[in-house]
Amino acid sequence: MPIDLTPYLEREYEVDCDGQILKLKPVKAWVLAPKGRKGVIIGLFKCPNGKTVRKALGKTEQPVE
DNA sequence: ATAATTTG
DNA sequence: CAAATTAT
Repeated sequence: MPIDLTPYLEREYEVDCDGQILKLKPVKAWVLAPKGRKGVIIGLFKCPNGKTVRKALGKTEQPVE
């Protein structure tokens, strides 16, 4: 069973949009981890200025396939 | 270097 | 097709 990403999608994060820190919810989130190693949860944010920003939302505890 | 994913 | 994202 993969990691549940919905809690990450519902929470807001401070992202740097054009030098301004805005609290946004990620459009999408996924696990970024090499095989057999720990990794991070990446969130994809869309700023009002049209820029796209990726930020780490958290880290994966242990390798889960 | 490696992983997934989207945008420029 | 390359950049960017972060921790191992």
